[in-house]
Formats: sequence, C-alpha cells, structure tokens
Amino acid sequence: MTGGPAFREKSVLHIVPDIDTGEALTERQKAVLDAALRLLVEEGDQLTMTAVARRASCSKETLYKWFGDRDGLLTATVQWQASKVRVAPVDGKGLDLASLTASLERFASDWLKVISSDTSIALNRVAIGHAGPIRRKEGKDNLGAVVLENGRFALAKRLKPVLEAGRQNGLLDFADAETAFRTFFGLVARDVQIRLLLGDRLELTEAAIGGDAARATQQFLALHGAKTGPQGPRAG
Amino acid sequence: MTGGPAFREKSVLHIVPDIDTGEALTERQKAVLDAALRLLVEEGDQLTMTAVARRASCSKETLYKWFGDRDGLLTATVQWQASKVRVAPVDGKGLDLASLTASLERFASDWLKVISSDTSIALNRVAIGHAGPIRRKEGKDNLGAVVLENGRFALAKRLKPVLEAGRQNGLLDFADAETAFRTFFGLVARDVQIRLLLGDRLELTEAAIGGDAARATQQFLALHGAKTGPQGPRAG
DNA sequence: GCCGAACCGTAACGTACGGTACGGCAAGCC
DNA sequence: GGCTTGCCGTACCGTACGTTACGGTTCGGC
Repeated sequence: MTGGPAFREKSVLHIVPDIDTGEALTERQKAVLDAALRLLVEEGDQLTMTAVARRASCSKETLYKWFGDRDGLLTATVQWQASKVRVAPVDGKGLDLASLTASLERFASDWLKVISSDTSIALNRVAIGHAGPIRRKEGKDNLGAVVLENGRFALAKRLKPVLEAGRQNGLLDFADAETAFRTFFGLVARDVQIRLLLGDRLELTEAAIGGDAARATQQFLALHGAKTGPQGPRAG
Repeated sequence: MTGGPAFREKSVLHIVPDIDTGEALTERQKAVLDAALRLLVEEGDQLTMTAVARRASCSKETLYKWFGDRDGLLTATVQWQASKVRVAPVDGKGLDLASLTASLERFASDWLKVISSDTSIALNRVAIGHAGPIRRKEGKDNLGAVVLENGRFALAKRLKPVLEAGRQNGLLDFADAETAFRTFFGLVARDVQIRLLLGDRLELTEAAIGGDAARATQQFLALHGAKTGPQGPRAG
C-alpha cells in the first residue's frame, strides 16, 4: 500500500460477518482475542492497544489489520467471549414438576454464576461504558447490543421453551411467556448485577448461589405454578 | 454492610468536605455542578474539564480550585444529584392492606421512574465505568459506592420500615426484611436497569410503569402476604 | 537461492485532554 | 488611589494513547 489510499474503507475484513461469530477466526486470532479478554478483565476499559499487542505477542500493525481499530478489537473480543458461552438448550420433553423445578434451578444457578463472574462483569462494564448517548454516527454501539443479545436475550430464548412446555403440561400457569420470563429473571438476579457492576463486594459462594436459585425457583412456582398440582414450599 | 460513605481522605484533600448532602456549596458551585450534570447526561463519561468550564461559564482554574481534579468534580456532581433526590420517607402508621398496597406501588413506581431516567442512567454509567478493577491506589472508586448508597441502599432504608410495619400489623409474612426487600426489588426492576444501561431502547410510559408497579406489588403480596389475616400463628 | 506475504517489534506522529500559569477585570476594603 | 481577593478567559505544557510507518525476520512456493 505504497501511497494510494488503496483500502481506506477500513471495514472490509474487520467486521466479523455478523452471524458466524468466532467461526472465521484463525487460531492465532483467537489467541489474540483471548489475550485481549484477559486484559479486559484485569484492566477494565482502559486497556490500550499497546498492552494488547504486548500481551498477545503480536504487533499493533497486525491488530489494526485484523480488527480495524480499537472499537473493532473490543467488539471482536466481546463476540468471541459470547461465542464461547453458548450453552446447550434444555430439552423440555416428558416434563414433570421435579424435572421442571430442577431445570429452573439450573437456569437460575447458571445465570447467577455468569453475572457474578469476573469476565461478565468486565464485559458488561465496557459495554455499558460504550453505550453512552448518541455515541458515534451510526451503529457501533454494538457492544451493548452484543452483550444483551448473548446475555439476557439468549437466556430468554433458552428458558421460554421450558416455561411453555411447563404450561403445556399443566405445571405452569401464565398468560405471557415474556412476562413470566422477566418475573423469573427478576427473582433470580434481584440486585446482584447492579451491585457488582457498581463495585460492591458481594462474594457469592457456591452454596449461596444454590440457595438463591432454589429460593427464586420456589417463588416463581408459587406465583406461576398451576394450582392443580402439589406445590409444597420446601426449605431453602 | 456499607454503613456510611467511606471517604478516603484523598478526596477530602481538595474542598468538598465530607458533607455529602451538598450543604456547604455556594450557589455558584451548585450552578457549576448542575452544568456538569447536564453535560454528563448529554455526553456521557467523556465529558472534559474544558467542556464543563465552558458550559458553566467558569474557568478551569476555578474548577480545579473547587474540586481538586476531574474525579473530585465527578464525585461532587454525583453527590450533588444524590442530595437532590432525597425522597420523603413514608410513614407506616395505621397500616391496612389498602394503604400498604398503595405504599408498595408508590415505591415501585418511583423506583422505576428513577432507574429509567436519563440522569440515573448517565450517573450509573459513569459510576460503573469508574468501578473497574484495582483502579487507582486508594479509594477513589467512591462513585460506585455513592450511587449505590443513594440508590439501592437508600431505597432499602426507606422501604424496610414499611415492610416491618406490615409484618407487625399481620399483613406481611417474612423471615428477613433484607431478603424480602431484595425480592421486591427484583420483582420491580427485573431486567429494566441492565437493559437501559446497555443501551436497549425501552420506552417506559407512565402507564407501563403504573402497570408494572401494580403487578410487582401483587406478586410480592402473593409471596409474602399473610395467609391468615392479622393473627398469624408465627411469633417471630 | 529468490520472492512475496505475513507478521513482529518499535519508533514516530498527531491529537485530545488533564492540569497549570498568567494576564485582566471587577468588587471590596484600607 | 492602591492593595487584595476571587474569578474569567486563554494560552500553554506534558503525557497518554490511537494510529501509522518502517525495518527485520520467518515461511511457503518455485
């Protein structure tokens, strides 16, 4: 590229073609993104291109060639992490109250573990920092959308079939799956995420998470469990 | 936990004595902080000292003299806003189910209005951005603590007496006021705050807020309303 | 061996911004 | 008047960091 603004359009190959997140990456690129991710967790949003290059043992020129600019690197990093978190959907076949309860507790427990993890906190922090008002001309505030899409909305997408299977089998009673999901979400997460994001110490032990998951599940069943079956509250 | 605003003497160095109520501020200083607040809402965290000075029609030198440094200005701004938000506590006397329900709905509605306001979102964004890992040598992460103290914890402090009055009068049944509060918090806020912080459009109309407040209140009463009227067998 | 592509390491550039210094001006006080 | 105080406006400095440029090295293909 001696002289001419040959590829000034700075987003040809960097963009990471929307769907196959993580698919079109070479091993080396994944390693670089892992380094960036680690740095993001350690240093927060003020990680520098130089630091990423040094940590990943690659040159800044390579970073810019692969990811376009700092935002591109950040976006790719967030998407890369998101692509690693994909969880297997739960099959809602032959559902009885016990297995439904177990599924809900599992979802609650997994979700609490996710939102209290260092990685999630760091990612949410950077995404929130980038979601300022009218930032950039057009799209580019992808970070918040990506995090949301792979966090809260992915959870809803996986949980709703379970809820609807429960309704189908007469175990649950609700009018709108979306509303029911949000109730469950609120009962599980409560104030945990905002407190952690704001820097509140709040160590969630394995035991505490298990207890909270059971409590949230029982509360949800108390609200939306079908009245026809047994639903005794149990110690939690 | 988090008893009072744990001030490091770092920020006391420069003006802003540890009155977090914004009492010791001159009118001019309040005007400057209002300008900073407006700018914070408009521009997010990347507001500059120069921009604040220009907006407030004051010199940068004055900003530094009054607030020490950028963080001091940010902290003072957050505290200034917090001091304006103080809400009158609800008196929980002669409580019957109707007035309890009304109180809870009021709390829920107020809280939803707060967390969906531009100001709250901007403040939480900047506080979260400042709550990174091991930022600075000492204290300095005050922002998150301040926001938490004047948001979620202030809400708890005002709501708990109402809950306990409800229990006293046999209207509510719960073991731990803190846990009960967190349940109510979760039922009210659900995913609203995190979605807004991450940039999700999510217009909350007055009507929607009212509906959500009523729903959350009914759900809370379903979970913690006394089943047998004002003569429950439980003694503590 | 030669060539080109990809990449590393690092120096260099440009700029934005936090922080400081200085001149000017108005008000109060002697 | 002259001195002091407090503030505005602005020029200035230092640095951090995003971004670019360039020389050097490795590696695959012929």
